[in-house]
Amino acid sequence: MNDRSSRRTFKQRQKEACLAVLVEAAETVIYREGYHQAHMQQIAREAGCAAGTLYLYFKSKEELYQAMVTRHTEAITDQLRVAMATKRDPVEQLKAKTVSLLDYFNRHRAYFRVSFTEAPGGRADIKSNLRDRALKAYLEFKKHELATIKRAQKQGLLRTDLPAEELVEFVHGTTASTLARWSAQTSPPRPAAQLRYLWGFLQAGLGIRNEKESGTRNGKGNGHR
Amino acid sequence: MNDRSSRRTFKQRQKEACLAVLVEAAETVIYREGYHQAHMQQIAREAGCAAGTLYLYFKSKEELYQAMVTRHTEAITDQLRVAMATKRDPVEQLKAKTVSLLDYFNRHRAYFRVSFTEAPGGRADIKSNLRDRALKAYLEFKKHELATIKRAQKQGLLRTDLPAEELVEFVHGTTASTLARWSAQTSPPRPAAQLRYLWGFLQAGLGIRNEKESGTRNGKGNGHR
Amino acid sequence: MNDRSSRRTFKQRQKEACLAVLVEAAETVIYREGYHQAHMQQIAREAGCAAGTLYLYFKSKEELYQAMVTRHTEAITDQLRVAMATKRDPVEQLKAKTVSLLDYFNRHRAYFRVSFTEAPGGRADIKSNLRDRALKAYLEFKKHELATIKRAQKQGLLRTDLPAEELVEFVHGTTASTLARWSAQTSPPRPAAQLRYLWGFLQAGLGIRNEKESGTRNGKGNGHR
Amino acid sequence: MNDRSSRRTFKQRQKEACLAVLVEAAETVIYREGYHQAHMQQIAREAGCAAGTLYLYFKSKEELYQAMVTRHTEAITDQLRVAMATKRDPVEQLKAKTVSLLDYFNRHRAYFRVSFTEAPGGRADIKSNLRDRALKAYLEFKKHELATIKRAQKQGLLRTDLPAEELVEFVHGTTASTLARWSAQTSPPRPAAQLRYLWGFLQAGLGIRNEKESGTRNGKGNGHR
DNA sequence: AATGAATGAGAGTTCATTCAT
DNA sequence: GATGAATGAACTCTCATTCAT
Repeated sequence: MNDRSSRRTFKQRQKEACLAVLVEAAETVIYREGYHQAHMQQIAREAGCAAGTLYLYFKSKEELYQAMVTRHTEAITDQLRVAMATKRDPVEQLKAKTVSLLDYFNRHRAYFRVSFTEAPGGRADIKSNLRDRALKAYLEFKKHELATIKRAQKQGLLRTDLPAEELVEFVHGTTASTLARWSAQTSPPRPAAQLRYLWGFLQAGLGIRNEKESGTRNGKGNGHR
Repeated sequence: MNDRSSRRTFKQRQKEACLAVLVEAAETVIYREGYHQAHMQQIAREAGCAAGTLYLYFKSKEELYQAMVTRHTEAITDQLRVAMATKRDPVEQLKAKTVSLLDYFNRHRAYFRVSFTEAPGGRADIKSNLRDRALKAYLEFKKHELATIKRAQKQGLLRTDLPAEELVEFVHGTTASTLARWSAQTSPPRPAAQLRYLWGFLQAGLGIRNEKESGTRNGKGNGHR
Repeated sequence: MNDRSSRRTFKQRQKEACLAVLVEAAETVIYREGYHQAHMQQIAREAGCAAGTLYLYFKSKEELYQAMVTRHTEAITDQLRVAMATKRDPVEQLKAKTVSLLDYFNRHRAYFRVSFTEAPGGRADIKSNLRDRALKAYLEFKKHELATIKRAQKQGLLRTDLPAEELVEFVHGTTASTLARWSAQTSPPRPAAQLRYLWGFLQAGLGIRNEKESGTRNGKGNGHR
Repeated sequence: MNDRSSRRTFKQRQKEACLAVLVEAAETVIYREGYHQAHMQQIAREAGCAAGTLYLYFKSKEELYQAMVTRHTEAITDQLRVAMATKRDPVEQLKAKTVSLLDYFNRHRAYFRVSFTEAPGGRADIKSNLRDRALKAYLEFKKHELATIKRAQKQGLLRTDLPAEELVEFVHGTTASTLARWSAQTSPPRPAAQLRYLWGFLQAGLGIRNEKESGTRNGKGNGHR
């Protein structure tokens, strides 16, 4: 039994490694060509295998695309959760999340651009493009963020004239649209400017009061004058 | 001569009517199926004509799509310009523009959804999807809006810590992303809620000072606590 | 009756004029574009009428093409017959025919090129491309030429080791191939050289003896040295 | 290594066999229907494969056609060169070439008919229809033939009143036109008659002096000096 | 008679998917 | 398990022909 289970584990790992290679190849090609212009032959060539091999691991092109989305969604939510865990103050958690997301964004612009513009089904919002595990991961993270926002509202750190649910939507919508814009530009703002920009608007939209303690605040009084 | 010119006008109108019918048919089908799944045959059937007829009016599928984009872009900018002209105060102009845009949006959700997600070239931002007349109309309107924002800044009605150019980008980005989100939802907010929502965030992001009547102002004694 | 018949004659002439215009337009376009790339719309535009009008005069594109072939075939055979009638000696008749044909060729290269390379049915030899009146005109002329050759043979002016029928075929084949070649060249030989060249080979192939009497002979003794 | 190279050879051969099958199928259908009426579907059916398969081997219909032309051009020039190499006397070489060409012609009438009448580009002369390898093979062979003719002229076996270049053109033009004519006839002359006929005229045109056995000379001495 | 917008069958070509090896 | 040649349905676009005006 020990023998069997360790062998299975090895095979599992092997399979996972294969999946990762194929998904990365797909991402590379789709980033370069766009979803519809990315052909299975090209993806296979990029991955160093035959076209038929792709179908041993994925039922269809669409499923290969979903695997790519799932992989990123899980990676993102994992990373953001970790980032939020480094802070106690809910507003700082939200900011840390934003920092971390921008970090991910800058390392994976390929993905953002494609997911915002070339989704095979053709949906514009985040949620509609997610399936199964990706959707689950996304919704769980959103719940987590909602709780954080509610906590912040209770502590009087955020505007309360809108329900927390709507604020979460605002954060995601604004963030998504901003990243979509940047992902499509040939030269988006540099990371430092990105944070100032995005967090500035989130701050404003969420009605975040003066962060007296913040070291990244860019002026006394508040952001807008 | 009178005779000739009136006859030409009739023909022109007839042709324009045809174009409108075909573009509307294209919009209907593309909305239902997405750009890549919308076939010329289906569009023709929807329009009540043969597939070949489409090619009497448009050189290619892409051009048919661009005609649809141009038509809407010009209609939108015309309508927004009119709406802005009804007010004198720059902030009120911006608000009137938002109201008018939401009005257009609710009457043409098809277009927004498609243009945000299915553009044949696959670009995420507004500008990259526009060609020729559409691009010209869009840029001219943006210039107009930029002037309005600069005027508002001079009058101390908006934040001045960011250049007007960036504020315009913010307004367009936030608006686009919000509309993109709503256009993809099966049941987006009702018009009344839409305005409160979108204008609320624009107001916050632009750092608009107390409007006399506003209950959502973020200054002291303000909406969020 | 006088009244009626004169009116009919006028109408007939009108119709013939129309046919001529349309055939000429077809020739122009087909020469420029080739048969398959010449579209009925273009031909109509060239003729200054609508596409539908072509079908009032010709049942199909193929028939329009045949009309063009017929027109030229009749014009050529008429002209050649006249040219031959100016001489009494059979060899001189054959030479006069060649001169006249080259004259026609140089005034209508369009037609030769097309008829040799773009015939809709795709036949290489002269006869296969002719229908009805054109075929009749061609065969009649050939019969006339055959008689001339036979006469020349009887007078001992031509080789007699091959039957006259084969010599006619040789003359037509060599002439056709030569004109086909020249019609396809951007710069074929000048008329003077053409005659020397083509007649030179016909002379040789037909086994024409020294033309002591010929006034067009270009050297004493004979053509080749 | 032995293993590898033999396997590659096998694959190469397999591919070449496929190409040959497809080209032959194309030839069959094009011969039957003509180039423009020969559809890729029919060619595929003739070859016993799917339409898409053709595109694994040829980029387009035009390229498939060119492959057919190249294949024949190379086969012809190879065969003719071999035939010429069997003789030492230049005139006999030219005659052997003609014999060999007629042999090829009778085994591949399909090709001649099509190439003379249905070339996609629509040119009448040989050269204009050749691309790349085919053109190269043709030009090289022509150079070879030119040398042969020059040699014959030096030995006083051919007329010298025309430059060798023009004589080559005459040979090719006359041969091409003759084969074009025969290829289009339902019952062309039998091989024996073909040679007598074609060589007879070439002989005359080239001013070939009495061959000892020749019965086709038409006069004592001869026509040209 | 003349028009020319409309037709629609059918062309060449593509590419996700399959399956014999 | 891996292959990649083969598939064939489905695409966009063309153009000779028709027919209501």
